[in-house]
Amino acid sequence: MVTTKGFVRKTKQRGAILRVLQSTDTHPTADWVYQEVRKEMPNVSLGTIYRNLKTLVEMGEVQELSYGSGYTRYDGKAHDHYHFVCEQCGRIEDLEIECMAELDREVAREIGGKVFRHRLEFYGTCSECLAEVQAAAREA
Amino acid sequence: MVTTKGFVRKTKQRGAILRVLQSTDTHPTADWVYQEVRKEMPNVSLGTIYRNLKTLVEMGEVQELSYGSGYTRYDGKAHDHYHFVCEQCGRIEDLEIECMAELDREVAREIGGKVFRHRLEFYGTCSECLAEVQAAAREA
DNA sequence: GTAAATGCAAAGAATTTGCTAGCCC
DNA sequence: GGGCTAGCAAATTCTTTGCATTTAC
Repeated sequence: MVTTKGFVRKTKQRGAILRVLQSTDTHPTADWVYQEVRKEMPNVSLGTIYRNLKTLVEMGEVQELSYGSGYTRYDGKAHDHYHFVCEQCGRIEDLEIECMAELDREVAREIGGKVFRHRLEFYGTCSECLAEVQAAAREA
Repeated sequence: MVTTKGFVRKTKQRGAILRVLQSTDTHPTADWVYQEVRKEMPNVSLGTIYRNLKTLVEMGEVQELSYGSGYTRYDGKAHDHYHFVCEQCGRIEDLEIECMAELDREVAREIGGKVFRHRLEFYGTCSECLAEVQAAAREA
């Protein structure tokens, strides 16, 4: 877990967690990952899930998405990409917009420090929820 | 607290909370706000702080910044702006980059829904922490 | 006067941590 | 074999909530 000294060992548990994360695009919570991993490894503990998620984030294999005061969510896609969050249903979608790496340099210049990455999220109403709202409006 | 029906009353507590938030640019946590408000109003309760922060966020007077698995932070600046987060010391700085409103439209087109706003955060090392790291490197 | 907001305290929920045993390198 | 990890459970920590009382309008 400490990456500066010592080394990180490969374990079945961490492998399973990463596999689960990479096989979905639903941006799951720690608990969802726990339930999934438990299917093939009934004895895993939630503590292990949390510890490994933290390690994976530190290793850069996984992105952490804290959204509001709810749960923390995780994203197994390592490449840079942005997200859209539907405020009605809570769904998180990946976006195709290309990463604006030049912004990092601009910000680095402004603050006089280093910038390693950025995170960009859009908030609104997804197409499905929009349809529901419009249907409800027509009825009224 | 419910903004759709009923009405929101003006209270000393909420006024104090908003004043505290607007008089700092440190993006404080709920607990910091609590400590500050308590200086002029020793009987406020943490519950009131949380309830009012939520109300202020709903009213759009305050921004909520959830960062990592730590505390939720609040920003009393209502106008759109972006943030830089130092991963060494945790400090959050406001940035001067202009808001890219056209991105919202682009994303709305991509997902077929509505986009109300976005949030953009940069992560890295601030100038002060960078200086410390470099000083340490020189010594070694 | 009445509904909304506060204070207080207790409950809740997510995440972390201490410890012993086990597994990876 | 040594030390990182897992498992288990207790502990922490941040946040929310119930209820009686107070307060704003």
